[in-house]
Amino acid sequence: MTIAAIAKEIGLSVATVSKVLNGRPDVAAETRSRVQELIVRHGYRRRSSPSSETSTPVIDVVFETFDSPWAVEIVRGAVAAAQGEGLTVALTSLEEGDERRIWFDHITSRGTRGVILLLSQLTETQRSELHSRRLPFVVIDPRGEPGPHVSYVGATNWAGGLAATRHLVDLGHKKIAVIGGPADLLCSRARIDGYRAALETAGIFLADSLVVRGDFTVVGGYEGARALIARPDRPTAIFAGSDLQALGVFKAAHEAGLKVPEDLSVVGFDDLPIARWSSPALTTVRQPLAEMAAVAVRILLEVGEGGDPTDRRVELATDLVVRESTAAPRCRPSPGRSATEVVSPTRIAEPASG
Amino acid sequence: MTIAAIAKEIGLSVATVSKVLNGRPDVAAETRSRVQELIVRHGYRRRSSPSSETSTPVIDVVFETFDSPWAVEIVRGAVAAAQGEGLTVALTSLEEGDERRIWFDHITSRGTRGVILLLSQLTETQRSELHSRRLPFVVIDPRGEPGPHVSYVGATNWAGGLAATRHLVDLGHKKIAVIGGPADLLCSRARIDGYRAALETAGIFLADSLVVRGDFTVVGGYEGARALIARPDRPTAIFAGSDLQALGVFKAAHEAGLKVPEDLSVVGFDDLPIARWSSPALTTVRQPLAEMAAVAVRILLEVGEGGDPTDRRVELATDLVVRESTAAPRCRPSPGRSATEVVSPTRIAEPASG
DNA sequence: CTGAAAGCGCTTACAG
DNA sequence: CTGAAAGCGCTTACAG
Repeated sequence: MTIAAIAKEIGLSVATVSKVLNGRPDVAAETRSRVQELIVRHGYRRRSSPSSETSTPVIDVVFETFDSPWAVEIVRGAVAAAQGEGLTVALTSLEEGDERRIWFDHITSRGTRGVILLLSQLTETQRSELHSRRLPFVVIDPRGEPGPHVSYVGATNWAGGLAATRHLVDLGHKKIAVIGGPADLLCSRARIDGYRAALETAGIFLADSLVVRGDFTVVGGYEGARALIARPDRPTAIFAGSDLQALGVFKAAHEAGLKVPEDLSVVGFDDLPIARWSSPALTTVRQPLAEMAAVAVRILLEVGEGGDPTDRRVELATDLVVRESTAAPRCRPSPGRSATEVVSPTRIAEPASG
Repeated sequence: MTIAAIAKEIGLSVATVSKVLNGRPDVAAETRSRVQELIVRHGYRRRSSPSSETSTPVIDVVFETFDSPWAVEIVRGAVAAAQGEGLTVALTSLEEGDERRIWFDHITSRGTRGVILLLSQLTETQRSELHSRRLPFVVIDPRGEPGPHVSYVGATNWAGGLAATRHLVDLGHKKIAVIGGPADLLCSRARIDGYRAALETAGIFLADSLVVRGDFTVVGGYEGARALIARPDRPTAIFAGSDLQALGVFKAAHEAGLKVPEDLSVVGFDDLPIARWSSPALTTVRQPLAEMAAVAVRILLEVGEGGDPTDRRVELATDLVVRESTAAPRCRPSPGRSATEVVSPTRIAEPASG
């Protein structure tokens, strides 16, 4: 696609098309939009020279916030995977107010090879623009139900929630609470459903009041736990929904004078680096964040080389990692089990350093 | 700088220079090297079109490892600052084995506006190449003594080490240990020197055996603390050198059955997000990592616009943030002080969320 | 191994 | 508001 080809197709001069591309004001509004439409449809990109790109190719990672170690782990994985393929990772944060409209132009102007979106909810327009420009993109942990033609990468959140809760059930807990994440997050809902399924399977009554809503941050976990701990029939175990929320639960327990795991068992979700180093070390569900990013990079490359851009959906397996934050409830002893033993579904080897 | 200008200066045709740039084989070795020399000296970059770059400009952040939240905070700050200026941040990790030689070519080929190096130690060659290509660069927390013409951004590490240690002295501690970082890190050495200065000022004997070497990771802090705790005359307070090392100290204390701060006071350095959320919350020295990154971005832009590229050296102020991990030693009570009060040098307001 | 010439993709001052 | 024409920075097939 060259400017000349577009000009010919639309019956205009090369000069006029060039003006539209460069945002000059002296073009009739109608002409401009007709040209723009063609540009988008053909996925036109400025050819800096006859030969194909000499510069290092770039893929973009677009995230809403860098606050959480969750995003950090994904970015780290993406950098590692991309670098292995000779690609550079460019970062775009949606935190800054009005960037929501701008990132798209920036990315497309840079001649990106593909876009990885974290937790994002694409508008219909953005989706079709990405498609029409032939720009490969993948969503990691989509915010809402992804459209039918959107590739995404996630983890087995439901199975993870199930494993976490079953672990608590197996230890003998009956009053097990959960602190969920944002309601619109697919992965958050799946974890809670896993929790529900585990309780139902165990024949434990599912009290709605034991399901608390958080936001996946430490503060969210802290506040959720405070509410739960204040209840007269306070739970003996909390599935915290995320590692950050688990840290908040630790904090609330600490303040209330409750010892973990003696007075309160806590399970996280993610297995961030902190999980191993909190005191006590956190029992959690490991999500292979770096691998998820690597898979996303691979999808981008495959699609870039002509693979089918639609319907690539991957969920990577989660594993329960048992550390020190879970134990049998105090009043009802259950068969002893070493606190650092790794149980189902998978046995995880824990390297000493991190 | 255009191909034509170079050709004229060296007395060759435009075609020949073009061939060198594109790595064609049909050029005499001597001709090639003469041209290459000029290219480097003039910092030639392919102009993709008559008008200056239409695509979103990029700055590069090059780091050794993304493991530590320290690097993450800097990257986050750089993304925020860069985006405010309409720039995109590209990430290059030096973790991957042989990338050390490659990153340089990648970066320069991409037409970067500037490079931010974290903790890096540039070789003399790299330094002069960056200079000769007119590529602005800044080092954040340089590994060794930076050369005389290298811009860098850091924090007042010495003052921070001093404030941390004086805080412990003020609480009544006499046996204060320190866990340092890697010996070749300027910032690490400055922190330990600040510690020494505080003890000397207080007239406390400086036992060399209380100075332990770490590596700024959780494991380093854990091992250092284990060694210190095992001593017959174990210290009543540890200045952990970094927040991550402080978490390791917490862990070691927890395992040894020591309570923080009752049995052992701990001070960190960095004020990473975890510091507020550990149990107990960590007293630490705040380093303004995001601002450091913002300053680095600003330097890059100023130099890019013709500012003097040399001798820009900035050290931003650190602040002691007192939380719950420090208290007077058990045996020797000292004047009471609220554990969450913020003391010298600066009073810090602590927002509730994070 | 070198370079004159043709050509490509693009932009812009300017005439209409 | 449009486009013919000049021009820019670059590459490449080809003659020497």
